[in-house]
Amino acid sequence: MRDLLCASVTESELGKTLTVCGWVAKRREHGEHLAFIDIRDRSGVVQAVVDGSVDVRSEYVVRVTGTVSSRPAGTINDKLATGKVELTECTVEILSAAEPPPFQLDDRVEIDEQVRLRYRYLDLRRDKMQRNLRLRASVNASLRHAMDAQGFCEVETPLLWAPTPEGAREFVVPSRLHPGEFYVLPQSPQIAKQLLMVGGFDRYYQVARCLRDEDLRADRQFEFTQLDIEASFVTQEDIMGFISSAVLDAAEAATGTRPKSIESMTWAQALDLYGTDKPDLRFGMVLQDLSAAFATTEVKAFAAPFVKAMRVPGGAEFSRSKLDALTEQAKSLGAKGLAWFKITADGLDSPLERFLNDAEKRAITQCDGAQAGDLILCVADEHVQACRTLGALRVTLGSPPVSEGEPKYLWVTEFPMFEGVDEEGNLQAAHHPFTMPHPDDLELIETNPLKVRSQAYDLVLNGWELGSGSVRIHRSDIQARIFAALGITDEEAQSRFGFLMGAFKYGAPPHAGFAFGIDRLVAIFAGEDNIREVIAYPKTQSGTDLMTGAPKSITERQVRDLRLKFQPKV
RNA sequence: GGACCUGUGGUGCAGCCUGGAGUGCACGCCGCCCUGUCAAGGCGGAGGUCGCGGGUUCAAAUCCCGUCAGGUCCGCCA
Repeated sequence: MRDLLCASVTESELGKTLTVCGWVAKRREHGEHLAFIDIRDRSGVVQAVVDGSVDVRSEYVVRVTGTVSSRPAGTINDKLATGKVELTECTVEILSAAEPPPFQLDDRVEIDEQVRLRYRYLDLRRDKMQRNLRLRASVNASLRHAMDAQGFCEVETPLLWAPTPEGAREFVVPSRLHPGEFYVLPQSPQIAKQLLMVGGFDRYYQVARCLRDEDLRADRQFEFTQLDIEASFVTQEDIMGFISSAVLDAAEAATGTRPKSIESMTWAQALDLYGTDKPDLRFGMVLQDLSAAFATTEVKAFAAPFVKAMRVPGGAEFSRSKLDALTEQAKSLGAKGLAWFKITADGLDSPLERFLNDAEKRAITQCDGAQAGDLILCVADEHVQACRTLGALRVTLGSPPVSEGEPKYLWVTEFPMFEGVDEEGNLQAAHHPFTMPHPDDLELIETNPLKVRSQAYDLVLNGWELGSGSVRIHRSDIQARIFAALGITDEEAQSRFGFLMGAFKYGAPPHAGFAFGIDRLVAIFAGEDNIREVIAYPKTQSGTDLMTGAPKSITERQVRDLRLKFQPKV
């Protein structure tokens, strides 16, 4: 139907009579005897010259045959890849007429996302969406290639799976053949891939769709895609190596440059220095520890086990209302308050200044090499609370757009095994209950569980958590101790994970794995701070699809077949 | 469950604070003119439930309350 893509109509084709197909991007008529039509396809735009008028409008689908000719002197368009040539003596066949689109497909104005999502099929015609989705395809291809090259076998796992209530809320699918019983859509193929290890597929991977019925965010959709891997007879370092290789390959394919390295730090270091388990290393504002200087303080606001501080360069200019807003944010994060000190040429400017002794003033003034014009923020509290509060303020005050600057990849290792307790007073697994504790901390499981480190690790890019993984427990004695620590009884473990526990009786190899979000990775490569920009048909924040209208009610017949009954809305 | 921001011809905005006739800008659309444009140009024109409902007022796009939709965030996301 066509000879080549629009963008391929270049000087190398001069003199040939060729056919292109595409959409009318723009029409410029000069009376009865001359008209220019820009034809657009996925590759770009080429100009067709028509002698005489032609009845095409924007977004008509046309098939144009013409002779590739040099443009006359003075009419070359440097802004166009095909700007030195044009198609002349054209015949234009209208393949499909089109109504004027509800919004312009050029990028002259930013279109409200609500409108874009309603007419996503038109939005996808835009150059940016074409680039983003093609970028995503090339990232997928290079990830698959990297895993294949490392000896991994791609295996598909079921979307209809058994409920294993734990962690994220699951999407539920009613069974027609077994009324009253349900499948769930997998939050991840976690158990399926561990069973593949028992099954002898010692290096598995999958570009896996995962589904979680949790509230949406800029970096979270109901359904998202992970590169999911699992391998047997490997260490944590092996897994990190496999993933690093795949991610760096993808980065090179996507951006043209291979990142030099992936840094690494422990979870404890990340918390202490950045106040988060997903630090953005593209900027400083590293947290300082002033606990020693305030150990014997008489100032009530600083009477706490830890005093953490952060220097905000140039922050002395902040208005009182901005400082009040930061204080509000700190309180909403659970801190008792926020102390601020403006560093001026004359000393400290702060409501607390007159309560501090000289040593304390010195500690503030010299904090992180402070200079006149800077602001020092302090939070005094328990260690985790103080760090997390300042870490959040650090992001608020310092973080650049997610794709700006040189990307900073980071491995965060040695996550704690447990974090906090649930309503019933049981410990909560920080990663999941199959995570292997750090070998040095096994004795602490029963005595001091919150101090137990795990062999779990996260990959972070520019302050976004890309993914996480762990070495799994393959020994039933250790698994039993972890279930006990989590308050999971034998019966519960049996009913929830019985098939996994059963499988492990028949020779489970030591294994470990990882999974990371491809949507997030591609978004950062694409320079987008929202993953919806790299997903063809995303949902809104309230989980609706503005194009299809989903979710919608189903027919009476379907309700009957499934034998469903609805509770009235309260 | 909660906080904040947004909603005005097809699209993007201004108008709202400080109430006074649907007022304005840009793009698009329709018609006419135009033989080298490419953000084409010139002339003319059509197009509005100011998201929706209620309240205050002589008078509401504007102030107040509620509600719906979209967004950002907190909670949530083993």
